[in-house]
Amino acid sequence: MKYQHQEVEKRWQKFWQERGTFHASQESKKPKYYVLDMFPYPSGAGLHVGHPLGYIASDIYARYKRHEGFNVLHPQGYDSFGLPAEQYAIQTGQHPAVTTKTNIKRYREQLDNIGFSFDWGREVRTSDPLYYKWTQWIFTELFNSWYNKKSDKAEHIDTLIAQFSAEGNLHIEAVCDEDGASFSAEDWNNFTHKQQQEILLQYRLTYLAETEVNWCPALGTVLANDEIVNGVSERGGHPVVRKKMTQWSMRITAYAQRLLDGLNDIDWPQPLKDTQENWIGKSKGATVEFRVLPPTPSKERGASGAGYLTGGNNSSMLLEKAKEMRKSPTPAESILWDQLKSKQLGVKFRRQHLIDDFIPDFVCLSKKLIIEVDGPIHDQQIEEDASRTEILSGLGYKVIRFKNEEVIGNIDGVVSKISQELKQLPDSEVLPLGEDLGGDSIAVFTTRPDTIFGVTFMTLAPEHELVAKITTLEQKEAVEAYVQATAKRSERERMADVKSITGVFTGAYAEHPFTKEPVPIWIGDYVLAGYGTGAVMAVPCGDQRDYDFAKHFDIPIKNIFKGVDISEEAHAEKHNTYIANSDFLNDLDVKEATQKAIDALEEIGQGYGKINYRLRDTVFSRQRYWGEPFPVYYVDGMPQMIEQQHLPITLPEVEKYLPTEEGEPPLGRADVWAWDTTNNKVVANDKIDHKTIFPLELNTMPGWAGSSWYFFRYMDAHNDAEFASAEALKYWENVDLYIGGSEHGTGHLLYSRFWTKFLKDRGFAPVEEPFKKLINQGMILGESAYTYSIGGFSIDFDHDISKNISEEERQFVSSLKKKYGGIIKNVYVSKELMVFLRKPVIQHPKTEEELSFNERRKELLNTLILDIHNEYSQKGFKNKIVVLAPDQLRKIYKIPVPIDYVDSKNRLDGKSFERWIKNDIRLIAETKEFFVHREVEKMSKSKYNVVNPDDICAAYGADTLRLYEMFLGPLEQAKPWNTAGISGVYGFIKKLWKLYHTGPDGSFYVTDSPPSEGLGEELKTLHKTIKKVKEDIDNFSFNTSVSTFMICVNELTAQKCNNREILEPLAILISPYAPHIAEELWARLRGVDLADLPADYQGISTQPFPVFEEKHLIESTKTYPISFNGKMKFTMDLSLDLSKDQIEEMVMADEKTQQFLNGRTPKKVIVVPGKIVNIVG
RNA sequence: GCUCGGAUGGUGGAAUUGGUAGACACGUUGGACUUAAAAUCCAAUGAACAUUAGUUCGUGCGGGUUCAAGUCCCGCUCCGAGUACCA
Repeated sequence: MKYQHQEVEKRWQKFWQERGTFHASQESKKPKYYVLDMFPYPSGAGLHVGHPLGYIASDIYARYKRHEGFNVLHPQGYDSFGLPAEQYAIQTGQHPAVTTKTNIKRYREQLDNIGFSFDWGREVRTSDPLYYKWTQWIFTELFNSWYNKKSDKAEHIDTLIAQFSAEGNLHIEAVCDEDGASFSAEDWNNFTHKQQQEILLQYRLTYLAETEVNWCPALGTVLANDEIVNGVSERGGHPVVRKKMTQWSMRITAYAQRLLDGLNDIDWPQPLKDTQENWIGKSKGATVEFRVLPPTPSKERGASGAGYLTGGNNSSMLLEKAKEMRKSPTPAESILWDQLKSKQLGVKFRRQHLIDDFIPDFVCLSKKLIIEVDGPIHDQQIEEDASRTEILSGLGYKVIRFKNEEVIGNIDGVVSKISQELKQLPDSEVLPLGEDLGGDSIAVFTTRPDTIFGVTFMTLAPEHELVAKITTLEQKEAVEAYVQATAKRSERERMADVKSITGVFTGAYAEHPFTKEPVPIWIGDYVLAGYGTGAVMAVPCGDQRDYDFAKHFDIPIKNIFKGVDISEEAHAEKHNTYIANSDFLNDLDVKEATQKAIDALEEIGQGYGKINYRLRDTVFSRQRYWGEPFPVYYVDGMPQMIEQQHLPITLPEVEKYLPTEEGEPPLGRADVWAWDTTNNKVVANDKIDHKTIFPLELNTMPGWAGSSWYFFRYMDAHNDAEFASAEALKYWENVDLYIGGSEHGTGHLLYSRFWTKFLKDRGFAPVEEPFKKLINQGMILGESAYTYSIGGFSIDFDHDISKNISEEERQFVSSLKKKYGGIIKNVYVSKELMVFLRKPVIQHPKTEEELSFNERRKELLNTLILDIHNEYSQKGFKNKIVVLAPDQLRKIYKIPVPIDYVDSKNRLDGKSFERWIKNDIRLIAETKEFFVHREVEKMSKSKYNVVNPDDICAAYGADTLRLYEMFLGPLEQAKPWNTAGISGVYGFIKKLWKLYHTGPDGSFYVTDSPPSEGLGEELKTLHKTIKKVKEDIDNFSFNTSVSTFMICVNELTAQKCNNREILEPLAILISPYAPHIAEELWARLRGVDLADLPADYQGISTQPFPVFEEKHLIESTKTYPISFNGKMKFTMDLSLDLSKDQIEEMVMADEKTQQFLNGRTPKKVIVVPGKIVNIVG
């Protein structure tokens, strides 16, 4: 009886599902084990064989663990919010939920075909409101939390508010936005509610902030850093630009250190840990503050003659004076300052602020307005005042003057005059000059504070906020041009062009914190605005980029390393390096110098040790329809959370899934999308009154929101009161084994860890890490086939003779044109021809070889058009026709060919291909066979290289598919799918079946007689298989256990084994890999009625795993390899009881040994009992 | 550039602590059965020389340690993955 895999597999798939065979229960007395596959997004393309490798591996492991007596949780579900469904909705108008549902249905069918032991009772979908209710719930909890650095965990925002109202924010250590103006408890309590909310927003773990985001115009949405690959979007490869937008962000940076530390406690592949470590990017160093020096007065403007207090060239004296003046204002100045300060007139005023070499009383930089209050002294110096006004006007400032009496007597009049003036003045777009000269300092982050004496310049990122302030008039134009040029460059261009060195001098100088020497400040785009402080102290002798920059712009390079040559390149090496030329750091090594430099910086208050992370807060808003809506409405511009008992907030209906004309996200099209705070429900937009009914958030959450916590939901998938019950969370803890691709290293796998830590901090989950052990499965790749198109060609007469041809001939050519459609759309050439055509014509052929190459090339090209010519000449016409042949067409296109039309020898089935492509094409090959080019790459619909698992299951069965995918090679390795090799595994399944069907006509046959003890061959085979298979599964070396099964079945077949005692354990051994056939064999072993399975039938999955018994493998002899000088020559069977000396004696006594020695005496004989004998001659 | 991983027959891949390199398959060749094909079974299969024994060379390249190296050490080449002006 032949094995009928279709019948058998169908029977057991149905049985497992109907009986709910794989339900895991919290009440089980067994130890728990949680096996999980990475959340799939079921796309329309369905499942292909490139995909289920990880599922198969985890299913084998889950089944194995059940045999081992564990209570195994092995659930499955879907990340069902996905971009493809939304894109399909945009094209067709079909609701993404409908598309998703269809896709999932198909996906589920495919999964069922492969016979997975998933616990479908726990299935979840992220797009199900009952699921995303809890995603929204977690979001609101994040909003209601802040990160307390003192307790090093997230806490409820109420604990922060309590501290604010008790003692202000002076003693708070929190991870927050760095805008910490200090306030006291009293201040806090006096703040308006809105002000308080604004401050709290800077502390919340999810917050609304205007951030520079990666905007992808083609997708119409923002992207997180990990969704961008090489400067273009991961999906679709569209360009990405930087754009400022108000977005929800996740304060993942609060967890940077814990995310790093946690890596030590989890069993993940090292490369993946490395990826996360790199992404978090911790670096230790120091923040150093450089004070910006005021500019030296410019001579051309003759400043010395006109100022009040120019005092020679000493600007710092001016500064001192300005400070002094601020401290002791005149009464009039005080009165006016009271009216101007704190943006009371809508703009910011500064007092006694340095402009060029002057200290005007009040300045508004954004409007370029100067207000002077003149005391009695001004009556005597009208001329000087006029000259001063003139110079200031030259700088673009409008100067208005008031007398002391005016201010004191009629302050209201003065103020209204100023505000009128302000209204008329345009907003200044010119770079304000010299703002805050006294107070400005530039903070830099450095990992090498020990090299501080090597600083010869500083570089700011072009986007640095101080650039505009410090640039001098002379450099203004150059700097502005540079800033604009860099802003225009896309991220991609900037990345592509890392070699060219660009930058501009700002004209400003900073003061070295120790030497007090001036350090020129440059801007350059090699400094990134997003990392550290966006500014660096440049140490050209120690950093190659600084070195190159200095060389390029002729900036001096100071060597501060002892005995190191820096004439060619910078010395970045830390090892064995000693500092020189550096005052108090001289002769110290890097480590000592670093510490000492930090100490010194702290002492003078210009720096401190600091740890910096590369990790950024992640943007959490997407301008899409198909995602979780935020449970957020806006009151007075401030976000408010909808109370948790009213969740979920479900997606509204829209007529189109595109952004609105105004550029709002698709939810902007919804008519019913406002929050009624009285009735706590979503109501129509036209009811919005901003009193009780408010607008709802229009963005939706990103794809990773739902997938960051789904592993908890499986533990208690149907709980409507909590995301999962405390008991379930406590029982299942975390995922014991997680199998998935490595491409999620900086996305899903990081966010999941972040959310888990957060949930733990707040007491919602008991574990710190979501996935204890993780394995990356490699992908099974497709072998695409390509042909080359060299475009089309057209037919016409040669121009010169076209007038003198007969009507008959003309008609024939036009009939040719008609026949070929005038133009043959595409000519496809075979692989070897392509290789040949790609080579260029040799311009001046000299050798015979080169001549024949050109000839042959020409000939080949001619064959492309020969049949047209033939047809033409057969008619007997003598004229030439011109075929615009591919010779003129330089472009070559690579065209994917469906792999179904290509055979194993890479030959194309031309007829099927032509039929499929539909266009008028022509295939041209050198020989009769048309060869295609093969490439190994990811399976994808567009490359027509998808192999469908359903087809494999239909042809060979699911068991064969499972075994074969495992047999292909190590789990972690990517490998191409090659259907040819499947026959070996298929043959194995058939042999396995035969082993149990040795009765007449291949009927089922086993004997209950015990296996022959004396020989013990069968038991030996069985037990060595048990041992090896168990080891292999424990090491996730599934490929080798498949070969072990093959060896086992081959041996047992040779032994003509049909003992129940052997065949029963064998079925259990194989059942994780090939569950259908194993279950069938098991049922037959038990004599079960297959047509009507008894209600109490205990499937094979309930059976304990066979126990390995050493006694069956004990050998009395060993086949020793006898080697001479390390090379094995022959073998000898010797008893294992022999001692070292006895073995040596017996080996030396052997005839063969003497034959090899050929009379010589060996120098030495190495004997390792049980292993090897080596004779050294 | 940096970090990590890898390189073994015609192919996918085995090889435990350094101890018989190439398990198990695919493919190929030859054979059996068959009218034929499919299916199945048997044999050979790292390379070269010799075809009886056997000899020599063989795990990317060059060195080294060792009685013994695919495995350990040093230097290099190539391939793959991640990351990229991270101060």
